[in-house]
Amino acid sequence: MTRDGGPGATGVDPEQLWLSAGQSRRGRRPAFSREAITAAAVALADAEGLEAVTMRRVAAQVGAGVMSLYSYASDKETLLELMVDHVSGELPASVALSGDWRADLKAVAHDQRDLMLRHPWLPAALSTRRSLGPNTLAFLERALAALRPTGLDGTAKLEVFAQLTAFVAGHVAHEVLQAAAVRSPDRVAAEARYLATVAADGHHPELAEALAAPARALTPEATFTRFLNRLIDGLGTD
Amino acid sequence: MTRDGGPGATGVDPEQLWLSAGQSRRGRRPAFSREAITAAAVALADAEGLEAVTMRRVAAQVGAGVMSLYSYASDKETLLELMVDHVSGELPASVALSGDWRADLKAVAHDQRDLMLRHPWLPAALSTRRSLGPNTLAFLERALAALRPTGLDGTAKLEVFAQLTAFVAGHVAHEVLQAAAVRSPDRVAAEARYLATVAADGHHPELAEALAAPARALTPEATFTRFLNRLIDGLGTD
DNA sequence: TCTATTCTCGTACACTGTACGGAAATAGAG
DNA sequence: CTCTATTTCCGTACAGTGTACGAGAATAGA
Repeated sequence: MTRDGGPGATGVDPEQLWLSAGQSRRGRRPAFSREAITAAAVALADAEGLEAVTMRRVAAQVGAGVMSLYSYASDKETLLELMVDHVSGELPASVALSGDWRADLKAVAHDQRDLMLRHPWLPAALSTRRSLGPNTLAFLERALAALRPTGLDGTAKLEVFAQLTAFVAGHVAHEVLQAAAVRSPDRVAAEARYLATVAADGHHPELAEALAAPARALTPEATFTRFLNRLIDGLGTD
Repeated sequence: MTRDGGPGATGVDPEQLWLSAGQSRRGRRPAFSREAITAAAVALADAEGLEAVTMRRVAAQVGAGVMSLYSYASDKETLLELMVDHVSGELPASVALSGDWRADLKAVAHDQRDLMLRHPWLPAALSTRRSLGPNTLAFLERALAALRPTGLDGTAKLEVFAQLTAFVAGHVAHEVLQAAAVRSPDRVAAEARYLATVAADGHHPELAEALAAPARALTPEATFTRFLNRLIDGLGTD
């Protein structure tokens, strides 16, 4: 059951998740690892989408019984949080900062976008959850460092980071949706027919004109960069 | 099973959904209506989140047998799409435009945000789906009209609208998450303790400083407006 | 060797979306 | 009117979900 930001969504206790005691010498030796299980779940999500990540399929992937997973993640929600932090480990946590905070912040955003394109389920996962795991925090640390020259106070810096992440996630979610749609030409054709019908009804003149106008094919990358630049260049001008 | 933007996500055929033939005189007379069913689903999502929207609960709410719903929406995915367009009907589709396209566009974004705050499940629902229903298209029509003075070509206008929507959805998703977290003080305390622990480990100096800095309490509304203004004021400057 | 601890995982249960098919209701044809 | 085609209603059933429970296996220290 996927969480969705509705009332009652509380998340997982970060203390218990990320600060759990280290290895215990007593008892049966673990046959698997949190790392391996998380990686399997991520691979599944990458290949077939978030909905393919079921406890049974993850267990099968890893060669474990289903209930064994619960020794490593007390919850499916916890597993999802682990997945988010796991892929965040791909983000470059330490990169030389240029001192030009706008440029540095743009680099941060591009890194985030690249990550989300590699893991298209990430925007959806983030829209309901926010990780406070070590990898996420390491990346946050870098972003805060990039923002140091702005002289913003702590709250403002955290806010900028949150907004930036939300912006990137929103953009990539749309980009991914677009890309998925394009991969099924029947759908595209059906949608085009439908929109043409709507445009022809006379009640949508602007839409009709917009659809009629020639489409300069702009890469998603270029679109992203333009909007990102607009957002960031505007920062600190008030 | 919620869709999630992973590979294979194709969506629903808009022709079949929105252009289905009108009333058919033959056969048993419908006891319910698409409208009522959709409204019940929306009410459920508003009150308890998207995960509470199950076919059984919607049917119960409406006084129908579960399988009767499938006469009105061939799919749960279809029902979700209906929900999105349903609430989009709350958006003011026709409002006098000022001619100042930046101001008009900001108004559009504020309308979207208000809608999403009223229906906190909407950002998550949109991150995986995009509606082409009549209400959505009516609002799009207004946004395109607002963009007319820019002289942008059709593709660019559509892109701006998509980006703006993504931006708003991203912001509100974060805002809602924050608000939900605040409603459970134990979680907030646990998180604060956890972050303090991390900040004290010496590896997160920027985070430590950011957390130590005093928090100017800024309303979410103000934060949204600031970032929105930055984004929109930057448009058309290149 | 005994015991406490830890991990493994088969079984079971409540819940999900929905395929199937029979019963009920209606409109038009004869 | 009857007959038939069509549509809606919905009980039942089934495969699939997350996970509670608890019995067994493995290990470390006493």
